[in-house]
Amino acid sequence: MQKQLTRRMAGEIVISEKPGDTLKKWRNIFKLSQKNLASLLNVKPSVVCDFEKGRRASPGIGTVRKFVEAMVEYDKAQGGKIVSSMFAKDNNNAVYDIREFNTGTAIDKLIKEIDGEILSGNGDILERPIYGYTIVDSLKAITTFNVFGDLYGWSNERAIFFSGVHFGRSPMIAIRAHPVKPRVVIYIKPKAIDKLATKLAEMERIVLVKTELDEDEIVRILKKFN
Amino acid sequence: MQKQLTRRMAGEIVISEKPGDTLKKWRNIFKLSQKNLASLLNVKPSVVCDFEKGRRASPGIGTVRKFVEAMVEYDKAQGGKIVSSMFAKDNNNAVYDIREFNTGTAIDKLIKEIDGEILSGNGDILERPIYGYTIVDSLKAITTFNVFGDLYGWSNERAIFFSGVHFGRSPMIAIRAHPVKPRVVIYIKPKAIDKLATKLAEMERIVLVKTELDEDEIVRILKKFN
DNA sequence: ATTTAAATTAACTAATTGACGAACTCAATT
DNA sequence: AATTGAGTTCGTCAATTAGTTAATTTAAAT
Repeated sequence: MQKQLTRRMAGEIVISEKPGDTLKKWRNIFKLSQKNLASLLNVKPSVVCDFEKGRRASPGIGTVRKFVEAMVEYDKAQGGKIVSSMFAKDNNNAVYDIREFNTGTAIDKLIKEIDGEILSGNGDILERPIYGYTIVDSLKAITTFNVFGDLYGWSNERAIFFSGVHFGRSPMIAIRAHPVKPRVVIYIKPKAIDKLATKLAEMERIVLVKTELDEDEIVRILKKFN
Repeated sequence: MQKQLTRRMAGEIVISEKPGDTLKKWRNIFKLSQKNLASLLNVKPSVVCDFEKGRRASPGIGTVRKFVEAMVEYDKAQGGKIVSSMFAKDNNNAVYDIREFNTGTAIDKLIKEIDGEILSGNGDILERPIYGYTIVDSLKAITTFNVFGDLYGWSNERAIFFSGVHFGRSPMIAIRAHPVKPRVVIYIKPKAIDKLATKLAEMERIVLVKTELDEDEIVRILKKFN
């Protein structure tokens, strides 16, 4: 995870129009002064400045490496806040905020606080307490529903293969949600088949299949079709 | 997309234990001889060799940039095969293969070909033709269903906020699919509310709410709760 | 309006790079 | 056995970098 970030930083710096500016950008991200950074590197601040100002047209990769690694290590020593926040945005992407309350809060109270409008639900349900909340970016969380936009080629009379299936529930749910349906759904080496999957398949009148062949084999076999 | 790759390459080279080896690795990926690469760069082959062999401990980033960009541009001139193959695995991630048949193929024939076992569906449905197939990695395609595993903190008596909502259909479908239900679902600035969303909310007896506040404001407000 | 910290610039030196070309190794062809 | 092609090694040298110190400018805070 650290190496990943250092690579990214280094790559950005090297390819940047103005490597110095990019270096500076990162230094700022790590909330270091030139002096701080310089002392981490055992050099004088003017050195840092020279690089940032591009007085050296083509600094050596050793220099870049030192700079970048120093910043990341420094952060690590401070608890790794920056590095992990960097990754919170890359990996965990979909979750914007997640928190627990220590005591229950009535739903309607919360709704009022955030100036919410109720579209569905009423009566004493609204007085029930909740104990936390999560904010996710559904575009990203459900982003892969967009994949389903790309899932259907020219014809939607088609088969869809799913690899990496755990219970087979999610893929069928997704299909159920999507307005366009395939004719066949094939699970590649599913770990299990939840009965909800077959139930949904029946409901949607979709042929549900599993195979123990792997992707490569299937591709090879299907090459024969025309 | 090209810049992304050059950055990645550069980053890898800079951070590598043996930048020369990494450089060589990439040259091989692009199927270039030292001579070829050298001529792209208007230098003599020995120069390339010196770098690959690590004769210079810390070559300048200008050199690295030139090398990397030359390779990528060369590939681009050849049709960009390497670059795009590089991305097929990184971006498009979820889609393993997608293809159209030119003529319809009966479902059962295809099933037999791939040694599939039918879990649901029978009769003449199986004789219907299909015209193509798509293979997706559902773990990644539906990866964000996994987010729903992380969505519920210690208590599932909670509110879930969704930002970036288009029609509000997908989030509710996902919730419907998940065995654990929140009490409240709040859409942040939804573009629209599909009636399927409210219908599902009713079915699940979930309070569905929308708000026009944005995430930051909500976070700020909810900080007050304890 | 002063003071202070941070950043920039300049002048200088030792070490290193970027490039060349010639000689060399090592497999494959022919 | 001779030839080709790809890659390696190395001496050489002008150009550039990595670093220092010291002076100067800019930006924030008192």
